[in-house]
Amino acid sequence: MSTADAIPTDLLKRPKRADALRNYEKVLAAAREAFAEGGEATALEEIARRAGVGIGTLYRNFPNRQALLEALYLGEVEQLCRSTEEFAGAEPWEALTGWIGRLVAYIGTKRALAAELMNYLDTDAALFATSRECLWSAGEPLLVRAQEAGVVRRDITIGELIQLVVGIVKIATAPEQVDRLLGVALDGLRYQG
Amino acid sequence: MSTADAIPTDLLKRPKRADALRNYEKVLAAAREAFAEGGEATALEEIARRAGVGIGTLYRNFPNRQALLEALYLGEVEQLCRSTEEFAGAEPWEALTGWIGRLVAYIGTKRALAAELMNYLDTDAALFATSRECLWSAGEPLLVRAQEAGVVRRDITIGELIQLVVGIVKIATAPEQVDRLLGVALDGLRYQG
DNA sequence: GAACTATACGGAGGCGCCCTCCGGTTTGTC
DNA sequence: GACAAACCGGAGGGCGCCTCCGTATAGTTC
Repeated sequence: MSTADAIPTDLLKRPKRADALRNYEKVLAAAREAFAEGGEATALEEIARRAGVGIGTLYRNFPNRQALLEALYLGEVEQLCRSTEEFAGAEPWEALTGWIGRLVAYIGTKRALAAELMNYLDTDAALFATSRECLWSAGEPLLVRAQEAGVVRRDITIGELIQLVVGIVKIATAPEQVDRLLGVALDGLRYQG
Repeated sequence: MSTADAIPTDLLKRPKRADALRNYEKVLAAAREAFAEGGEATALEEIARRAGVGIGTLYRNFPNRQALLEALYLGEVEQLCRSTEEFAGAEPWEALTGWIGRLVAYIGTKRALAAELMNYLDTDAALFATSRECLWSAGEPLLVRAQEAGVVRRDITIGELIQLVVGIVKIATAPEQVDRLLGVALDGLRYQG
């Protein structure tokens, strides 16, 4: 607080100790693994055990269950955002739908994690705001390009589009359903001049 | 099991005692109220307290947290299904979208409850199967009528349509967004011959 | 490399919630 | 009114979340 905000962070807090950083990574890896295997209800003490650290160490890095889930979630969202670069060379429609495909795949694998996080939706606006902004600014150029090329209706925003996709994927129970529902929704997306 | 299935249930198990039934209703009402107010993480002991019964009574009626959530959920889904009758007289497209409007409203109020139940999705196929079937058989006539009237594309099933709607509503953060996203999706739904 | 300090470690333990169990109470029946 | 079946309430065991603090280690300085 106060004046601290103006000081460059690398002068403010010196880097973490080497062992601390190692443990941080170990916990994150163990959590990713454990949540994938045993569902997101896995006890944090189990995760600490897997990571080979004490429960105290886990809590020092992630002050509560939610913080741990957030760290996993946000890390993977950022990776997804960076993937737009891969579609820079494609046609506007293919670039947009290609990236949406990535989004779909990501959500599919993280359905459990995301469901758990939804429980915190109200108390955790910051995380969702961050990841939303990350996704929006990543996806917007793709959408705008498709709209300027005249292949996508202009009265939809990237935010709405992403929510549409997320909603469809999250609720579907089978992969084929995702494809079909998405097909319907994307038909509605096409430019209808 | 065995031969019991063939015997009318009212001969099989005599009705609950009057006090037991009263308590059942009291718990259900208290749960509905408590979940609406304090989120679905409310302690079951708090609900028992609100209902004015012992925790043991709560657990006799609902062997675990999930069962209580299910009872709430299923009861309201059934009510939603019965509401199709109201649209019997409307035009095919209006009847379909009108009922979808009901569905939207229902999901909106129950978002927290549904999110909690999603956590049990894998272990609780039966409930979802039941409520899905209930919704499907309620909504299908509306969809078929619209399709036969030529106003809705024929390559979509009621199950897909409902999942589309549920997905959109569950993920949206503001009521206006629901309307817009739903508008896009319903455009994709219209007959495009 | 020894001494020193900030930083980090681990796990015992407090707390609250989930659920079970059973002695006591109430309801419905004869 | 008496009896059995059904039901009640809440004490208590178990477990997971999180805190706290005595101990250990990394990094620094000489």
